[in-house]
Amino acid sequence: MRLKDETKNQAIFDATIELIHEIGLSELSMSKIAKRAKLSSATIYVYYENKEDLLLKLYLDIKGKMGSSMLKDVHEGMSTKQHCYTFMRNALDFILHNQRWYLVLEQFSSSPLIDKLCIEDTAPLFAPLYRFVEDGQRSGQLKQVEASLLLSYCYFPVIQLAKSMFDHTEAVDEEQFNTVFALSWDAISQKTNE
Amino acid sequence: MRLKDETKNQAIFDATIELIHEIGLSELSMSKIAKRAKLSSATIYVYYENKEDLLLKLYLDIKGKMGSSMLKDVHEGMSTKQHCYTFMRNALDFILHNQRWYLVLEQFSSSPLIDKLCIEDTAPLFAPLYRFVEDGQRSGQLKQVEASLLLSYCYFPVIQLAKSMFDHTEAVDEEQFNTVFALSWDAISQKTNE
Amino acid sequence: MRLKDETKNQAIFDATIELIHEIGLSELSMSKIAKRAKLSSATIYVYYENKEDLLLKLYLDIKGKMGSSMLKDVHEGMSTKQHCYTFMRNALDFILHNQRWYLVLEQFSSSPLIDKLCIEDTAPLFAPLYRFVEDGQRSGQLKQVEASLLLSYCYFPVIQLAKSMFDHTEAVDEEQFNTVFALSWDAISQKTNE
Amino acid sequence: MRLKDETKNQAIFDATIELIHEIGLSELSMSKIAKRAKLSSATIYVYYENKEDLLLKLYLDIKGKMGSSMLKDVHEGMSTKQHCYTFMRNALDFILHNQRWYLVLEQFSSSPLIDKLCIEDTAPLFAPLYRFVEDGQRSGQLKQVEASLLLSYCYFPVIQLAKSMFDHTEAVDEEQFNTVFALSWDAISQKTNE
DNA sequence: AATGAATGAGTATTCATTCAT
DNA sequence: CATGAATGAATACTCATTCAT
Repeated sequence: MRLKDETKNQAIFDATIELIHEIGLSELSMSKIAKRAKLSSATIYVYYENKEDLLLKLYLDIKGKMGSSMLKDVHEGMSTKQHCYTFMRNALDFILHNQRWYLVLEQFSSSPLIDKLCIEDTAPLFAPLYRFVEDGQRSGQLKQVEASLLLSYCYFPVIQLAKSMFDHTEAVDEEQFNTVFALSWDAISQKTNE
Repeated sequence: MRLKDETKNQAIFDATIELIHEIGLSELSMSKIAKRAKLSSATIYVYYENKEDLLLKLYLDIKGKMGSSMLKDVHEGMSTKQHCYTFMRNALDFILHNQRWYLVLEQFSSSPLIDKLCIEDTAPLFAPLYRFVEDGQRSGQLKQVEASLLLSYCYFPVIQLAKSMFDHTEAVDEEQFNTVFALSWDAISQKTNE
Repeated sequence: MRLKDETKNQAIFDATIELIHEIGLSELSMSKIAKRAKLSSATIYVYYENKEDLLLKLYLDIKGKMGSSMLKDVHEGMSTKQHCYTFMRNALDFILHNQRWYLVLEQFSSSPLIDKLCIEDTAPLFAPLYRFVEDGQRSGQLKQVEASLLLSYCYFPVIQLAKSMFDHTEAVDEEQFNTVFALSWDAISQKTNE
Repeated sequence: MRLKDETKNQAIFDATIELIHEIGLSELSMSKIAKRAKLSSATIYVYYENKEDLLLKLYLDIKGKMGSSMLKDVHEGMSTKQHCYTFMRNALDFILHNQRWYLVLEQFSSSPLIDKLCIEDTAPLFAPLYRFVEDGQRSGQLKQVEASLLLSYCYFPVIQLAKSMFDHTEAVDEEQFNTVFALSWDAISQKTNE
């Protein structure tokens, strides 16, 4: 019987995310999670095999949510430029609206833990990104450079922008985003008419 | 009375870096450091007040080394483009030749620990980068966009490149770097003659 | 879920008392208590928040037991002299029959620990003693001297007596006690008919 | 060479007494003593074999000082009553003027440590007290009760008085002392003319 | 399913003491 | 003589996990 109590499960996730955000992965403990989630720590073991299992599933869950957020409003007929714009815009929205989730991902990403968890590749989630690059290259709109490199010109500046917005708690600044998009597009697009 | 032994101090640093790299900040412990450095854990406390103190000093040390590496071969008379090229090249060299150090920094950066350590701003180390951006903007060569945003178009792709090189353990690929530099320059430079 | 086990709790108390008696408060440690009580030291933390909490509760428990022992066989209609006799007798009995407890209290009393534990005043326990003094003074049977001073003439000689009995392990010597009572009474009572 | 540096020796004693007073025997450590005395902890081992040795010598030193303080102004020809008065007065003075010393003694006295130190009996120091009791009993002025018991009627009330004076930091209250002496004398003296 | 109790192994840190200069 | 360095053993306490109900 796998349904158990979904609210408890959610409480565990929420507590874990909050705590990773507040005290970091290194200070995280099962008992702290239990206390925050108002459960006995034994209860966590009803839902997860052990701490690793919990962290792994949490990571995959958030990563999955981010992956599907990235695909929002992406339609078949879109131009490469529209595609790129949408992906970057989706990324910004996701990070800004799920600040905690994003920062948790960051902690995972830089930790050897992520290797230890021998994660089934999460790459498929982001396959559409790679497909958009390939299409753009085929049509001559994007430079002939390794996809992950091209994507880094779109992804990291968006993160940089998002982080500066964390601090200033301003509303999403449309103009700033458009600037970033313009720069990224300058970086990755083939200048045809020269 | 015995003198403080610089080789012991170095052994502590080395052991700590190795371990952060292998098991991560979250699994790091004073006793593991001691064992790796072939010392009694009590000895670490001769050199550092406590774990926080050790980590802080390690972080500042590495950050400082990175900061000064970035300034290598930077001369007054350089053009903005040369400046940019040199910084990016220095960053790539530093990361490739000090892989471990860089990855340790990354773990620190994404951890709440870094806030807790209430580090005296390390920004000064990277002030020259900001100055180069300002100069470039004043001379009309760089786009009028927030400096940290412009820099993100230079820094992160280099990291991305370096990481792909970690895996393939190829020699530094001059051509790949030049490609990255070209893209970054497309992103940040003002296209004047259009 | 298992229920908290009162025998374990008792084992912790007993072990602690034995150890304070044998090695003293200053050499007492949680691991020694655990070993003596045949528990894991972690288990102690199921029952007590920390060492201070354990010691505080132990102190209050013993002090409480002593307080109520002092009130044994005290009735409303008793004369001041009978009152005094009973209190002194109760004190002697308590100390002799609970040698260890008493000696533990003594160690606490002389330690700065007792101040640190910021104990809610245990004075109420001994309020009846002070009331008996006031009554005796009102009726002119006791000298008009500060209560705590008068009581010291009853309390400490009893302790002295008890301690001499510890060593000689004789049975309670009725005659010796009567002598002590007589001296105490001589000290505190108003000599009316002179 | 035993002279070494007497000021260092004194610094160790002073630091130890202060610390026992402030944090108690249980929290006392060689390194704390060293830090307080502004010495290296290794230096303490030049003057004392180990911690036990230091504590033992400290205890004997203070006890000796108290012993000789008790004998001040005691002359051969004094009456038993004068003798008693002087002893009690000396005790009060000593405790009030050497509050810290006295409280340190108290911590030692109630600790099993004192037994462990297998102290050469300090009783000789207080032999004069016992001689005065014997003389008084021989002359019929003191009750025929065990000396240590009689003495407890003189000693403890004085302590009680001294402690109440600690708190109120009043000057030595002559009148209060006379009251205490009167009570003690009532307790121990033979009422001859009844 | 849920949980408080229980614990062996671990945590950071301090200890008393000795070493080497 | 004096001392900072060095350390094995101890300190109080927390951990991830399992047990018993």
